[in-house]
Amino acid sequence: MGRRTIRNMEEFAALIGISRPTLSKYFHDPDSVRQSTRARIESAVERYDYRPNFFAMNQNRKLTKNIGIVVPYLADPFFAEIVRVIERQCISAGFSPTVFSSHGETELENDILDTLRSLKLAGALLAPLGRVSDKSAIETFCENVPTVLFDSNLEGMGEAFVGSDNHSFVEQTVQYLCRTGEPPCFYEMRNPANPNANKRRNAYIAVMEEMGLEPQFVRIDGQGWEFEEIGREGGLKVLREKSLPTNTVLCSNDRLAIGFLSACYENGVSVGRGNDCELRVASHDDHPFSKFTCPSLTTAAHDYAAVSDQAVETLFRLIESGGRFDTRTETQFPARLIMRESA
Amino acid sequence: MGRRTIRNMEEFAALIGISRPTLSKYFHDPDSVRQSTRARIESAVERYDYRPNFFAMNQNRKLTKNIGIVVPYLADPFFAEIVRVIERQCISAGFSPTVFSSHGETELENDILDTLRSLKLAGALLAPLGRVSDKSAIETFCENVPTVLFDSNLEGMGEAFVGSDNHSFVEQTVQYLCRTGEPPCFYEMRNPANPNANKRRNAYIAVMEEMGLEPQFVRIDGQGWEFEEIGREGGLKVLREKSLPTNTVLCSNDRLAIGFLSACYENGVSVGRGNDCELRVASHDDHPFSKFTCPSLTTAAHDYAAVSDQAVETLFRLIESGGRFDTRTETQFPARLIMRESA
DNA sequence: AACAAAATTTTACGCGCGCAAATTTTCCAG
DNA sequence: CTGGAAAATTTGCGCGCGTAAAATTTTGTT
Repeated sequence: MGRRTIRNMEEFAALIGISRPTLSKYFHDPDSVRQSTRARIESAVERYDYRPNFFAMNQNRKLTKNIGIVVPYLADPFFAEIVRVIERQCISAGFSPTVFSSHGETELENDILDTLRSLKLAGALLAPLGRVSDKSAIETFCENVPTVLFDSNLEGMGEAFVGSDNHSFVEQTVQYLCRTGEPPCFYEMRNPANPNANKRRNAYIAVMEEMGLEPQFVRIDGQGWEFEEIGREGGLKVLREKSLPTNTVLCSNDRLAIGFLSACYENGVSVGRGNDCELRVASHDDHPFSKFTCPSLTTAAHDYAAVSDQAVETLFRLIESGGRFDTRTETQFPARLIMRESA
Repeated sequence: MGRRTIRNMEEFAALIGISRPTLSKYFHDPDSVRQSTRARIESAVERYDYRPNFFAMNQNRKLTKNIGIVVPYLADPFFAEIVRVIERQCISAGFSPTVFSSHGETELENDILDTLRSLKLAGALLAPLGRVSDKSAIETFCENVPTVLFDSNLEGMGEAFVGSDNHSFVEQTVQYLCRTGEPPCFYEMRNPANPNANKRRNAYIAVMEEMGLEPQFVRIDGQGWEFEEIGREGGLKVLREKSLPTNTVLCSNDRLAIGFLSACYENGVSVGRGNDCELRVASHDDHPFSKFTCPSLTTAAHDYAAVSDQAVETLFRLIESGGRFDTRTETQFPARLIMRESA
């Protein structure tokens, strides 16, 4: 609707009949100007469709309202879902989140961190790749940008860590499975990239030994992030070779379990907790699709809401504290057992 | 490892012993400076870990190398997957892609477009919300930013459209199902947000009538983007009421089908193409998880590679053409039938 | 060794806005 | 009506880099 296009804030201010610094102040915080002035500005913004230049705006600002969100693999529904929630919370709080995915690659993660560093972020929420992360690159990043780690913890990096308590996941599933049937073997990738996988393995060993039982592993081959396919191939193999040591399988994560269940179905192996079933399968994560597997998957759920709330809230506190905490805190939320049909 | 931190390009240039404009030229295109100069610069970049200020860089540039990617719902694995591929291609071509998700909300889509407009994008790849998109907002955006639409077509908007041919999807599934058994009914949401859903419905009607068959619909209620849950609830309802008009169900998309299959499993309804099965189920999209459903899902697949390749390639051509095409082109790739176990 | 072409340097200006200090105007209560 | 605080304005500088034109150096060729 604007008669002509506005070049800059100077012109726009003149058009409204106020000074540029006042306008600048308005864009920085609409409540910092008088109500009548604000109304005039806002009606003019409507009419002329003016927006301040993003780059000029951020160039001289001490601190921007930009937040960087980095996850290892955005095509994983688990991360997609948690990012979805976190993004919304940042927007609600008046920040501008930007999402990046490392696509499972160390080099890309480093590139993203480099890009982010030049963005004068107010803060960053970083879920690192884990084992394949370039530790020194992440350390350098955290020194330059107020960062809260989530999902995967890297010893001492960032101002805080928020995630789930892997021990709690495994403890609940193992105890439940032992209480209701044969003790489970642990189905996992031989070389998992994610540090959470190692923690789950260790938790499994600890819980089993505590109960006086011997840990048993089914380790499958595979690289990359296509966990369903890896879980399926591994499942087809162990079913063909009949090498499962027990009738109860505890998968390290839901994506592996989804693949494993598909292998069971294909081989006509009945899964469930009924007496007529050959196998019980449980897992961890409460993946968005675990409700729709056949049978539906018994799993230990992340407290998605608590993790994302806490991560975001911690970051906001960090930003308000000027980017540094006195002591690094680690928050880990316990899991919640979701009993469905598979075990 | 730098002794001190470099403030700006001036300082950095002095440190290397070259002029600032040469350095600027290098960052714009490393091949535009002499080989020996380039080597000196690059070794210094390593040593001092200097990066030009992102905001100052983009402020006066005529054209940036930034590309905006917008999808309606990033937590949908279909979009997550296609974004993953597109993002990589942009990076390989030397661009800086930034991904945004509209989270299924009109208002958020508009906000994103506003943000993007102030980013001086070289170009944008936009998959609009569809029915709930603010058409005028999208039109304004496309007038200001070189845009290629993908996935959902909006009449006349953007410089080009790249997507899949919905008619081809439905034609192949319907013909296959009719050839091998009872004609399918069409299982869909009553009020789908995505325009592709309407096109699939119309294609179903057309193909059925062409074969002299009467189209039959199963329309289920539900709002939002949780298609699996909607498909499941709808499935439980029709199975309870025994209101399926045929023994063959063609779902509008895979996510509905995933929910429907889960409802079938729960009700003990056997799905598959065997003689002992009660129901056949097929669908469209070749969702990343459709291979792992039980039974695995027979579906019409997007040519993911072709769509993303073509979308990206079209955008690059558009950018090189200065942001405008003489005529708006629409490219639609045919589907490929993937026969699995469900039908 | 001379010379044209390519690369680099010098010089100079501008982008659009942040920000700070001092001044003026506006507002509300007494 | 008046005083004082809050809000708005004026003034002016600076950010870090893009970019253009002209002058200079380097490079490769005959």
